[in-house]
Amino acid sequence: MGTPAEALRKLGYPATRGRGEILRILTESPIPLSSKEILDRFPPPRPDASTVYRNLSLLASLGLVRSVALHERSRRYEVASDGAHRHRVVCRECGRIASFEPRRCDLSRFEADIRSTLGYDVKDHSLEFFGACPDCRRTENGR
Amino acid sequence: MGTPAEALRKLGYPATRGRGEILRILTESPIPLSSKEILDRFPPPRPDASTVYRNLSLLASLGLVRSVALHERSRRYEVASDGAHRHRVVCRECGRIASFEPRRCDLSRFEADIRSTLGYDVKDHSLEFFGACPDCRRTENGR
DNA sequence: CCTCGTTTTGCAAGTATATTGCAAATGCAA
DNA sequence: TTGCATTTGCAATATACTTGCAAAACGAGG
Repeated sequence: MGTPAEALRKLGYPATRGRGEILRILTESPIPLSSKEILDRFPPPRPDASTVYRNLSLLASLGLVRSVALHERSRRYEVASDGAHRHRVVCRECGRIASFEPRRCDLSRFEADIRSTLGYDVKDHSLEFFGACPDCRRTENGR
Repeated sequence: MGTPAEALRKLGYPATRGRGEILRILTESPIPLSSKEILDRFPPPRPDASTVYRNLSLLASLGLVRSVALHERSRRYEVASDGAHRHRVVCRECGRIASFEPRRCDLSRFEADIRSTLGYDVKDHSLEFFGACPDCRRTENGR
């Protein structure tokens, strides 16, 4: 693999500043970010929000980033680095998100079932957990 | 368990027509519905959209319905019936959604890992698959 | 290094989804 | 049936995202 800029140019798209920054920002974040959060981390001069949206769509369609659906109003994005695959845990109280790489993520049994019963060819999945983060557990249990 | 109306009254909330219809509509649907889809299925007179949103929030906070996060712009909802637990498969091409009840859904290994490494107390999870539905597979493969 | 055609960006306007305040209508216990 | 708390409809507002268009940036070729 190469730098993000190389990856983009190889695919025939100019590596503009905005695209590079989005990839850098997402790479540096341990959790997926919303477009607003991405914008807030942009070093000045900040691009317009529409530019960020357009670039996120492009990068997603090229497979360089991936959108993550948590139970929120806005979408979040993370880098889709080479096979690495992540799951999320979201705190139902405070919304805190943690992201982790599964030790081994074998859902092939599900995928085989789905193919035979529903006929879908599964290419990807998304697994999120919801519960209480350490801080909120402490508060609500009273200990 | 009892009727939805009883469940609501037991929790101290009036069982209004809107609430009853929402629960009925969601119960009858094999896949989770958006607020707009719910509204469209309402027998006249249709309530205002804000009423549907308010009731969905209430029902969700009471645990009678549950929101499902697919990679879309709007939220979807399904009934949270007594332990029954569903997963979804979404077609990346046409958006078609299928829902199924897992034969056995053992993600306790994940949950134990999460508790020990991240400290979250997991109460729930959400697993979605993405791929190509039978129709779109046929079209894109050319056979 | 400069020129030129293509692609992207900023800006403004537009759309979809969701939330909120308030007065009128409804639910339901007595 | 009455009375009071709760909910509903309506209108306004907020938020997330999309789109059209002219100006600016990109980068290939000279």
